[in-house]
Amino acid sequence: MSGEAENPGEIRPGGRTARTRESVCRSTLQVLAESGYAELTVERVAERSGVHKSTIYRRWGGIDGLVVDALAFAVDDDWEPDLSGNVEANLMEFARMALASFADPVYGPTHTAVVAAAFQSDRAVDAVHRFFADRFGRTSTIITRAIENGELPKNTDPEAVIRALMAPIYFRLFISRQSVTDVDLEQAVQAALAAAMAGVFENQERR
Amino acid sequence: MSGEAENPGEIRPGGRTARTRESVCRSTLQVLAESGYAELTVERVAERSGVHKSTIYRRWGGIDGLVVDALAFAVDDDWEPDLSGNVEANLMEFARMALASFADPVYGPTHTAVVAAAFQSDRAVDAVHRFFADRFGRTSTIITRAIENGELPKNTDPEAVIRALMAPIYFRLFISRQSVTDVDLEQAVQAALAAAMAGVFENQERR
DNA sequence: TGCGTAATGCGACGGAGGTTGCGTTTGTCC
DNA sequence: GGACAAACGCAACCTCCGTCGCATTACGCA
Repeated sequence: MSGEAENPGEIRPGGRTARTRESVCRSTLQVLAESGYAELTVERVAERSGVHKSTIYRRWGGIDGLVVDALAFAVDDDWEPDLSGNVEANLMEFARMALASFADPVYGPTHTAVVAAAFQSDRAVDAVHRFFADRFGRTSTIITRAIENGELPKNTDPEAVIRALMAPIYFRLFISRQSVTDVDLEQAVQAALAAAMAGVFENQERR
Repeated sequence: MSGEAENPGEIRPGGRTARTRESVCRSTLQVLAESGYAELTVERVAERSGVHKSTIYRRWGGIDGLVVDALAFAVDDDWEPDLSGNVEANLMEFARMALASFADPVYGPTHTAVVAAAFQSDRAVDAVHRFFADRFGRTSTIITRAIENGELPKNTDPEAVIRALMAPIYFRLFISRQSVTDVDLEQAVQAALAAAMAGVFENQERR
């Protein structure tokens, strides 16, 4: 039940293996887009992809593995934040982008599925960790740039600001289950900036 | 599959019905405390409670119904926030209390289960709505008191402040899956207060 | 081109989840 | 206390999830 092929003597990343992975991942994304995580089942992916059920269980170990790999398959690797404005504008742009990504018919359900799967699967938790480490890493340039420009205090922890910005959005989306309006985004940006400028996120010994 | 007894002509809240509900809810809480939401299954609750499987399916409709009712069964109805200090102290006290509740061996897993169930069940979503409406309602007195004392701007939206305080905590617990330290709590309190004092949460037309 | 083996296909199986019909118990009301 | 109906117990049943052993395919390499 822990899964992921037992790292056999040899690995064959060759043609067929790559084809089945692509087919399975595409089908997973399709099912997620159409019906959501609750309806996602291995057999359904097997049917649609033309890959046999047992193959999926062997290579991916279960639904959680499918979701994790589908996210890795769908993620955009070369994304960078827009730095053309001041901090506020750049953060607002990023917040809008993040919210829009959840509305995307493919990426939205997929990201949601990973968050949901993390409640039951350690592998999904790892995937979530990697995801946010990546997100925080990329977006931190918005903050470091702002520090250079004197818009924010020196020693401001970039990750803390981004987290303060994203937390209310994720909270409404996945916890309290309220709708997220543009006003909410503005409020989140203003709140994060106000706290940052007040020095709340200055590095003391935060890791 | 939608569940909840079809509202028959008559309802009997009498002795036996109440007993079975108590037994089932207690068993649900026990299983959640011991094994968590991932291991929670109707049959296991049926075994432990001595109530038959079919009865549970009929009255509760499924696992989501069990979780929702168990939360309602376990919730402390007469809780009120501590108002003995200034805003900062009161908020910090509340934040500590909230975090501690997640560490509680019974209440923690139960609340987590409801949040998890909300990813798949509309009934769980309703329960989450009710829960936060209640939480926001009770804790808003901390903010209104602070406004009266001149610690926060007039027209500050209490719910917005509480949400700004709670969001980072929930985010770390359930989304990014990072540990929550006392330093994080302080940072959350400071950030929410800084934003509130800067007027970010002043009522314009926020519902 | 041919060999060895990883990767996949295939079907069958055990088991758990969930539903249904029917008989029995137990509130509730007269 | 007796009758009616709701709530429950019981057992059978069906579907679906996940696993396993074995046959087949097609990479990788000589």
